[in-house]
Amino acid sequence: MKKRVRSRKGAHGIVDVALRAGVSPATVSRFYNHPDVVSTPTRIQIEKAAADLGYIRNRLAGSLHNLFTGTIGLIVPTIDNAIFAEFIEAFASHLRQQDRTTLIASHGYDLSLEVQIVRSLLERRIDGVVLVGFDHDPVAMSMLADRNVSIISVWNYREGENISSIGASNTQAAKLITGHIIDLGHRDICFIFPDTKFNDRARDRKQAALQTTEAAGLTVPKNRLWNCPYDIGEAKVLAKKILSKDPPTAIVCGNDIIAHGVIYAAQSLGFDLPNDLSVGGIGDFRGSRISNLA
Amino acid sequence: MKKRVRSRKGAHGIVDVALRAGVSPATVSRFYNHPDVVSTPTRIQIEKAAADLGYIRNRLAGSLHNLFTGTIGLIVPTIDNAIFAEFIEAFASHLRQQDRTTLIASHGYDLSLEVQIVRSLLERRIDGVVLVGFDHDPVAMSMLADRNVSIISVWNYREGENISSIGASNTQAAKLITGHIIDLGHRDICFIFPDTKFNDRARDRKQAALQTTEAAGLTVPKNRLWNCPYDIGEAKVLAKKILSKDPPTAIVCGNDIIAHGVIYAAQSLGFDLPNDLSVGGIGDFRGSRISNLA
DNA sequence: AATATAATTGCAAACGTTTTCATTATACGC
DNA sequence: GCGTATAATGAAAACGTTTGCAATTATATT
Repeated sequence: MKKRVRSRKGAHGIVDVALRAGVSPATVSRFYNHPDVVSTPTRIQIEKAAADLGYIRNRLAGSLHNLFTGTIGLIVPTIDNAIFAEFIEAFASHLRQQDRTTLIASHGYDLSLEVQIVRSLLERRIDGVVLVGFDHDPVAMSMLADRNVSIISVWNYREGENISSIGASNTQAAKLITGHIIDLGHRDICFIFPDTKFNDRARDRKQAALQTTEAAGLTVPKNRLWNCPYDIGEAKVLAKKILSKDPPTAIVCGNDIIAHGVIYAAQSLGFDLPNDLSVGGIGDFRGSRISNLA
Repeated sequence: MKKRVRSRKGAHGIVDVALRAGVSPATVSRFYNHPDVVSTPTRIQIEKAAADLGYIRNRLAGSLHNLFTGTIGLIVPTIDNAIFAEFIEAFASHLRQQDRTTLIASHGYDLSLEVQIVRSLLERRIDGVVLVGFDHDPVAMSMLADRNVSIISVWNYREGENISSIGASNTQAAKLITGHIIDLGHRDICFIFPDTKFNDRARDRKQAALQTTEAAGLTVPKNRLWNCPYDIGEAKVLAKKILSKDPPTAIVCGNDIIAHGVIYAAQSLGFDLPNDLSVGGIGDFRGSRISNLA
């Protein structure tokens, strides 16, 4: 015996506007969706009527009819991460300028949540979805494919992937930084990378870094390869441990956040950067620029 | 003469599920919305039918009927900001666990966009909206009020505000840190705050900091009060300028990002923190912990 | 001036659900 | 067993739009 929780009082619909403008609802609808086909006088009538009534159209109702919601889903591992936040901000604000909205969801690197997230987005009938990287739950992917939802992957590039993507090659990036470090003459290089499970970007980077090193005739002993979460603080702690006894001459980090932590650690231990130690990262997010030591 | 862009092939509706389960659509609807009223045998039938068909319900259609979308709008100044990102992540992920979704929008501290944003959210018939602080476009606010949309303000607290809010008193925070600095014996204190236009949090902080200082019998000369954007890099540049000639003994910053920049500047100029200089900030976001100098 | 063509508009049938009301089947108290 | 309360279901009318089709009006062409 529940009552309507939110009253509809004062909420005018398209027919109210039509009535007030002296036209049919169809024409009002066209005014919004195909403004070019309605004549100038009627356009003015409708504009005025809508303004008078404070009409706000109901996209839900429209979407029901034409399967277009103007909403794009964005699934990221986490929002709380400098580099993703930068991206999300740019993405959402561009979309808003196109009169679209962004439905953001994060799974905290737990791919098992992807199915649940995708379902939730699909229930809201998103027009398309943007995913980070290539590692995804196959069930979630086929749910999207089955429903003809456009998919774009960002943040990585690989030849021959069968999903549309926009991104740089993480393999290439790792190859470049590692090659550069080696070219500088370093022979005792330490590698710190995040967990690569469910994270093709990190995996590509790590793999390429190690391959490049080996291709240069160097080997990477156990104590020169570490795992570290995406967190400046934890990276700092780990780096202090590494640097305080038997420090390498260079450290290649899987991302700039880890590199940041390493730099903090080195500084607090009194290292003179970059003379005592070379630190390389991958990412180039806005905060990286700041960390120069000048 | 446009054709449907997205085909509906293979997209089963509630009636398909009903047909397959041998019940009426009404019962299937109840299965989802009031599971307790449908009998166990039917429940099982429906579960199976829905799974077989890969049915994903259309919340848009439902919302059309019962004015409840399960979507909450979140309007923030910017996503790309450590402290907001932390909040958004937590907020969105909690909401997801409640089977709700978050529609995020940002205006980059340009309140004139609020009307546009609110309209866009309202067109999607959000159930409620979360805003940051108390400074808002009055038109946008009344649009929300007119439509009975629940509003919550976060990030600030003031006695007697007529909008529901969850947050700490920025006034009190600034009073505390400033008082603490003064209690430490500092008499030459510099203040660096962000622009306070459209930003009641910053304004409350700045005002309270200055008031507290004056209440202690100190005056704040022109060259001890600076404005600085929310950006580590810019704060660093500014702080270097301040510290390189005639440095104060303490700097109170409007937020931890600025404080971060100040610390970098001090370090790069060879200051021994906290002996040569006390630096205070407000915010306590996750990154702040890291910046301790140990 | 008459016809052909183009530009506007209205009608009414969807779109996929939810919910009220009514109906039927089931359990309970005596 | 009988009346009554309870539980489970179905039929059908919304919810607020959009759009194909048809009708009307204005414009162009000869």
